[in-house]
Amino acid sequence: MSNEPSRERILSAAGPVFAEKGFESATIREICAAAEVNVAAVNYYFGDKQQLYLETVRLASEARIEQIAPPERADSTPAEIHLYDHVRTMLERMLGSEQVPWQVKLLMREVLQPTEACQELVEQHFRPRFEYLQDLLDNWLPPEVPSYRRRQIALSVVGQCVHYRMAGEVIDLLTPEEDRRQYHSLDQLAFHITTLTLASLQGQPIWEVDSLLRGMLEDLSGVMNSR
Amino acid sequence: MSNEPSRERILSAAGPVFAEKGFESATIREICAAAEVNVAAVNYYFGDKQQLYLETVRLASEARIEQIAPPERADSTPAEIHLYDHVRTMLERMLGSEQVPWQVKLLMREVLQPTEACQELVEQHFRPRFEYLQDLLDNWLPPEVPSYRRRQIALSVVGQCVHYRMAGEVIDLLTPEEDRRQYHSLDQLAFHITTLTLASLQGQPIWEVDSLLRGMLEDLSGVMNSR
DNA sequence: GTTGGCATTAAACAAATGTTTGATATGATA
DNA sequence: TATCATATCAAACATTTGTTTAATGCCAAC
Repeated sequence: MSNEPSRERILSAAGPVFAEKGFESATIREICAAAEVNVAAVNYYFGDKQQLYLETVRLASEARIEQIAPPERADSTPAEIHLYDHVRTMLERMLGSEQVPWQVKLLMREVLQPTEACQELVEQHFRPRFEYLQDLLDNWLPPEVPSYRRRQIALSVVGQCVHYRMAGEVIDLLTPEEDRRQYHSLDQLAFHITTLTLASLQGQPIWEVDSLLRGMLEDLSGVMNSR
Repeated sequence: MSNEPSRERILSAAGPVFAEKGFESATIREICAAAEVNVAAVNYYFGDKQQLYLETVRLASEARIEQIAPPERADSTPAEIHLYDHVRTMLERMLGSEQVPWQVKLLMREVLQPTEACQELVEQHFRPRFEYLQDLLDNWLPPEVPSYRRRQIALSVVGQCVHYRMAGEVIDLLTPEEDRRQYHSLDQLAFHITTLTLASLQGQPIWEVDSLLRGMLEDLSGVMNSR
């Protein structure tokens, strides 16, 4: 760590601090202390605090996407599984790992209260994945369904996922400890959101879609276990 | 306004400032300038900055709930309409009015990054409404559906609603200007979320639930217009 | 060995912050 | 009128903030 060049050390240290406290409340002195560099180093390498922040946000999204990739699938894999994969990957990027990674906290801040860094974020990362999700949904939507409706359904899927991150602490307060441990694993949450979506598209009540999707997942032997 | 007593003037001024900048970045001097009182007034009436913040959050939730109440309905009103009402009220509280009211911004901050004020918020406001929503869903859920599932479905409904507030600015970037004006009214969003939920519960594809719910809403003559 | 450019440092700077102080004004009560 | 608690005020206080400065260390090139 401490043999990295100063510039990189600053970036590594800035991420968690900005994520935890936000742009305003994070202090250059705290960042520099964590990076074990002089307070003047930030201005020397990045010009000012804001430039450092922009650079940090850019790195955050790329890092998180590289950390967690969707599983590879054979071409014959049913669309239901692809939807499940997409939902699960989204959830894993936001909820994965024991404590919330700083990258996610930083991105959530940008979503809630965008700064200059947000537009780049949307075009480079959010929009491509959002359009992929809409294409996925076409597997169940008849062609006469208008495109705005297609987008709304995709937003519903994303919204359900994001909710567990954005409102995570409130959800925890609303959910009994016991249920949280048992039913809030990544797989379980992805399963619920996928079945609810499929049910609304296929015309089967959600509790009947359960066995259908569960069967498909079990056919992909070891997929559920290997996680 | 300016003939209100100082304490109230401070509270009125503090709300928007805390909402816009957050606890840390909001300054006592800015609040006092807006309230047209001396900087020492905050410490005189509230002790310190944090006490003022707590008091502000308490008032915010109550104010917003009083501002927007769900419509009164006859006992004979079908459950579908009650679900629609609930979803629409939730959306209106979060999205209603031209620009986002400061109360909502403040509450969203608490949800995302809870402070001391959050627990009170959950118990007094979120939990009761969340349990009402779960009871509503029982109208379509067979008794053998376990309670954790019932809660997950309720979370899905809430998540879809909250998404339009939390990620509002990103959604705007992802939605063509034209579609936003045409399809992102409160009624349209509530309609979409309600139909998607009903579809997943009733075993009809979402685009077929459309006419069913639309018919019910039109039967309540003038309900759609009077908004 | 000397030069010259880059990296790092401690110290200082000006501005802004939450809070405190002590004086002054106000208005009811006796 | 005199008294007293409350309310308001300008000023000052001690910290903390982002940023700048000027000196020093380093190390390869000549």
